[in-house]
This record gives sequence, structure tokens and C-alpha cells, in this order.
Amino acid sequence: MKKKSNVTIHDLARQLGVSSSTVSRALKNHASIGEETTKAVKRLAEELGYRPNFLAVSLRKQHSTNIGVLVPHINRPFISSLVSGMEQAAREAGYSVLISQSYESHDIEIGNASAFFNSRICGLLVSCATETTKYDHIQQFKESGIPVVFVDRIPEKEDCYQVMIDNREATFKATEHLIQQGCRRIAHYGGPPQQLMYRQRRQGYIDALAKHGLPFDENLLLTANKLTPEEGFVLAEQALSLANPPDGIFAANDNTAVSTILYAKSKGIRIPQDLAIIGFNDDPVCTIIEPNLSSVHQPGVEMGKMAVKQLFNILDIEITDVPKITILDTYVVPRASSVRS
Amino acid sequence: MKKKSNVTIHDLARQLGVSSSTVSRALKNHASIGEETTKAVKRLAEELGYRPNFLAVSLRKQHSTNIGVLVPHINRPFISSLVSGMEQAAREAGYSVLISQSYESHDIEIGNASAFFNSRICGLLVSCATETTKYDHIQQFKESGIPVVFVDRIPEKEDCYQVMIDNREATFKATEHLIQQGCRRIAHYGGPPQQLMYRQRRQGYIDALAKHGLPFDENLLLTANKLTPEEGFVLAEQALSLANPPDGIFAANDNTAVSTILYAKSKGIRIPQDLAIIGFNDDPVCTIIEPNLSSVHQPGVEMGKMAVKQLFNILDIEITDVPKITILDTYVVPRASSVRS
DNA sequence: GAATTTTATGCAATCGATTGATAAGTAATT
DNA sequence: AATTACTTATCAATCGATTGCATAAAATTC
Repeated sequence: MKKKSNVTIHDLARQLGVSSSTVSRALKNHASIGEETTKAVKRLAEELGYRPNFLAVSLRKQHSTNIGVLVPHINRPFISSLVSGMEQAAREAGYSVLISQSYESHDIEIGNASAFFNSRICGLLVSCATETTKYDHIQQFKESGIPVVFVDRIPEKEDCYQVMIDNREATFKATEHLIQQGCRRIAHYGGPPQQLMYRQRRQGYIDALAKHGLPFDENLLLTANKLTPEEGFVLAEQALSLANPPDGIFAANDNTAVSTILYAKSKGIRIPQDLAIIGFNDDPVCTIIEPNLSSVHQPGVEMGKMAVKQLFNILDIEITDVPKITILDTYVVPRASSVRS
Repeated sequence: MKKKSNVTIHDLARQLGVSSSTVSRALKNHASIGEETTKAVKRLAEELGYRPNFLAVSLRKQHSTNIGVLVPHINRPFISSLVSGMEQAAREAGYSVLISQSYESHDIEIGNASAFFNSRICGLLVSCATETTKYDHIQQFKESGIPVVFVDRIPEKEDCYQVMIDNREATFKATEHLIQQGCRRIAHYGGPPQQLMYRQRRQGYIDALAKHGLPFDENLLLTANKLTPEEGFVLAEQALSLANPPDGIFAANDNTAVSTILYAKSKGIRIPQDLAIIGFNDDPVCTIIEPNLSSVHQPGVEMGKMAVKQLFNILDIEITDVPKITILDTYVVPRASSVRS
């Protein structure tokens, strides 16, 4: 009895002396199956613990109920929230989520996309690797009619479904916040400029300076290819050893902002009095570091859910009239690292 | 041309004027297919961009190459590392990872398990919900010959494949570390005792006290059902408002340890002089909080990889003679929150 | 040259569910 | 009684790949 006891539609058919098509239809309450028969089929199905074989269904229907998720890493606060939201929304609708990590490598991303393609996912959610600038590996999905939704990290000029935030506006608000706190020389840590997101973040910074009549000083614009904590220390040292150092720093992520706080403190620089700092992401560390780090909050779980909703919309599973490009709200969370009261 | 251009084995067969069985065999370098034919098949397959349909393969072979992963949450540092390791090891072998979150709810866990069962996963990796004490929903997999590996959160008395750490030993070392730092009244924050893991962690604490001849005081044993940061404040208040307060705290996770540091600091209690603290997990916050939090490091990514390796071992995909129960090493990471020099 | 072995390939069933076309049985209409 | 209309259920093909068995052709042996 401890054997592969997988009951199929045929087993039910045999035991009831009907055809398997009848069983199939009965289970779906098809109108052309008699009430009696339907009831009998359902009773036996329940009794024997019948479970439809999704593989068979998918093969027949030409698509699975698995959604592919392609992200750079999953063990990062923001991304794991993103994935969490995706999983939640997908599962509520009876779909599953397949994940893969590119580790920011374009080649790995291509390989993972290929694997997803072969396993006939019903849709793809992507947050691109930093390296990625070509999208042939994504194109194959579109060509096969498999919907693709880009999340957070959006391709340069592709016409595609997107769920994102307004990076420019978000950083505009963050920079403006520093200005309102009295900062006059604000530095910005930017990410790799080949990525649209980081260029947008830089633009918001520049726009905010312009709006408030502050000069743009190239020396205050620092970039790193990876915004890791380690890199944060390098950036902090660069910024703070300038002949004319900044009185405020807007970092494109929290990692580097945290490192800057640590570095500044070690140099006896007072935060926020001498140096106000704001980060981006609103990671959990923000409320741990002292002083607590101000940051721009972006709704990770929500973005994940929206991406799935977008996908379902395209698949006509749940028509909710989602616009092709969804932009979710961000807001500045002012904390002790920047609030001078 | 932008249509579903999915090339099948039959398309290749037709174009080459051979049967689809020949194509199938040729693609797998079957010995009984002529060299010429094999080459021709492969060339055309390459040319037309043939991709095997995993759904069809899986249906035929009676199992997919998808591994189901059942965890309480994915947006937690330790678990996301666990999942990251699983994904990595799985993908290297050409397998994919399906994830689902139980949110610590037994009912949701059952539902997710059921979905996995229907989609014919080839194996299951589980880290149980706190609520879970019955394992019928897992049993169905074993009965169907689908291997199950438990990770980190292990069932009480089931005979099963496991990848875990020695919780008792880990907490023994952590407690001993505090004792070596001069602590004589050590409190312990425990998790829900219905979960084996937390009972083991408590036991290690008790054993360490015993070994060093320290009295066990029930008042110093505090438990919470959820070891959240909020709950950490509650525990901290309880511990520190005792008539005879502790001089050391060993918390069963980092969240509550961090809250305790924050709380203690707000009360003017010096860390580690007045109160030494050590947590568990070695989350990223440990090096952010000040003073840096000592903790017990457990290898999340490694555990994830091991779990997959264990699965492959059972599936005879890669025989590595992994023991049924794998116990990975942990070590104490001493930091400023507990080191009195 | 006949018998036997080897090499290379095809046939057809199978995995489990779905679905358009079709048939059998009963009831209603003329 | 014959025709039409329903109701209910079956047949058989299909999705794409795999595989045991059969077979045709070529090569080898006696």
C-alpha cells in the first residue's frame, strides 16, 4: 500500500464503468454529464484521493502554471521581499513560482532563462543582472507568446511590461529632504551608470539641486560598480577626504549609507549635525544602525504582487486593467541620520 | 514568424525523413543510431533551435526536474540564504526550485504541499512551520516515492532525512562563551518549546551552566512564541527588571538580541561590561548594531546545498554517500557585545 | 550461397488529461 | 409512426518525448 498510489482519471473511469472523458468532464461540472454520474465520479475521486496530474494538464494545454522568476540574488532584503510578494500572489491564484539567481551575470541569466523556457513556464518575471544590456534571451519568450514582466530593473529602451518605482522622483525627494534639513553640499553615491535605474537616481539628485539653486559639483558625484558595504567605505573615504567635503550624502542604497555612517563616526564626524545621510531601500538595518538611517522606502512585497497581477492580466486570468507600466509609490522615511531638529 | 515557433522532435523527424524515435535516440547519442544520422539530427536541431519540452519528458518519465521548497518565509536573512544555496545546487544539476511560504501556518503548509504534490515535484525540501506537529501532508510524498529532506526545522520523532545543525552543541558553546567572559547569571530567550529546535537550544544552555557549576534559575529562562524584534523588547524588559537581573543573555535569535541591546542601552546599561549578549544566526545586523553582536554562525547557503545534495543522493542522481542525517558545523562569532577584554 | 550476427531504424504503446466529433437512448412534436 | 430535439456519454486524436519490440538491410561466418 505504500506504493506509488497515484490515482488517475482512468482508474476512476474503470471503477465506475464509464469512459475517462466522462470522468474528466464530470470533475469540471461539464453540462453534458448527468447529475448522477457527476456525483458518483466526484464521490469516488474524493474517496480515492484523486489528484489531477499537472504535468499532463500542462502538456495538453500547452502551458504550465509555473511562473519563472529571474533575479540577481534572493538573499538580499529588497529582493527577497519582492520574491515573497510574487510567491504570495501566485499561490493565491493556484500558480507556483520557479526561482533562479543570475548573480548579476549575464551569461548565467541566459542559461537560467533557457531552462525556464524549456520547462514551459507560463510567464516570466525578471529583474535583470547588472551586466545585462542585451535582451535576446528574453525575446524568445515574447516570440513564443509567453508574457514577460520586468520588475525594478528595467531594460533601457525596450517596449515592455514593467513594475517599478519612479527612481528619479524618489531620489528627488530624498535629496530635497537633505536640502530641507539645511544641507548645501550634498554628495551622491551612484551605482553602475550602465543601469538605467542608477542614472535615474542620479538625475533626481541633480534635478533637486537645480530646483533649489544649489551648484552641481562633479566631485560630489561618486560611483561604484557594486554598492556593497565594503565599497561603501571606499566611497565614504573618498567623499569625506575631499578638500571641501559634503555636509550631506545621498546614497543609492542602504549598504553604502550604513558604511558611511560607520566610517564617519570613526572619524568623529557628527551625524546628522556635520553630515546628514540618507539611503535607499529602507532595509531592516536602517532601524538598527545608530543613528537610525533615513531612507527611501520602496514597497518590495507590493511590487512583487503587482508583477504577478500584471502577468495574470496579460494571460487574461484576472482582468484588472493594469497599465503596461506600473509605477508604485515611494516615500522618504526620515530618521535620525538626517533629521536636524 | 513571431508565432509559437516551438520545434518538436516530430518536426525534426519530418524534415529529415526519419522517425521521431530515431530523432529522440540520436539526440541522446544512443548507440544504435548511425553516426551520420546522429550528426544530421543534431545539426538540424541546432539550426532550428530545438528545445526538449520538459513537460512531456516529465510526464513520460513520471517525474519532473522541479524541487519543491517549503519554508516559513523567504524574506528572512537565514532562510533566504538557505533557499539561495538550494537554488544554486539545484540549478548546477539542471534542476529548478519551486518555492512556497507557509507563513508559519500549518494549514497553509498543507495547501502548499498539496500543490507541490499535484505538480509532481521530484523531491521536497522542508523547513516546517512553527505550528506544524503533524506530518500527514509530508507523508503522502514518501508514500509516492518522492524523497523528502527536512532542513533546519526537524520533526520531533520522525525517521527522516535531515540537514541541520547541532543546536544543543551550538548553544552550549554560546553559553560557555558567556561564562568564559565572566558571566555568572545568564538568561536565555527561548523560542516556542513545541519546536524541537528551541528545546535543543535551551538544553545546550542548561548543559553549559551545569558543566560550569552555575545554578539554573527558572526566572532566567524566558520564552516567546515569536522571536520578533518587538517581542525582543518585551523579553528584554522582563529580564532586566528582575530583582536579581542577569549579567549575560543568550538569545535564541539575533532579532531579540538586537532589541535587547537597544533596550539595555536606553537604560544606561553598559554592554558588555554590565551585560554581555550573544545571539543566534549571525544575521547581517550583527555587524551593524553597536556594539556589534556576538552570535552563533550557522551556514545557511551550505545547508541549502547539502539538502539538495541529499536529495540527489536519494534519487541516485549523484551518489555521494551522504548520511541520512547531516549535521553542519556552527561556530561562535565573538564580537563586542560579549567580549570583555 | 545459406545461415547468422550486427547495425540502423521504425512501429506503436505509453505517460494523464482534454476536447471536437459523434452516437445511443429517450422524450417531445407533428 | 416518423421526425426532430435533447440528454448523456463515448471515441479517438492530441500534447511531446520515450522505449520495448520488431524488422529490414548490411556484414560476417561457415
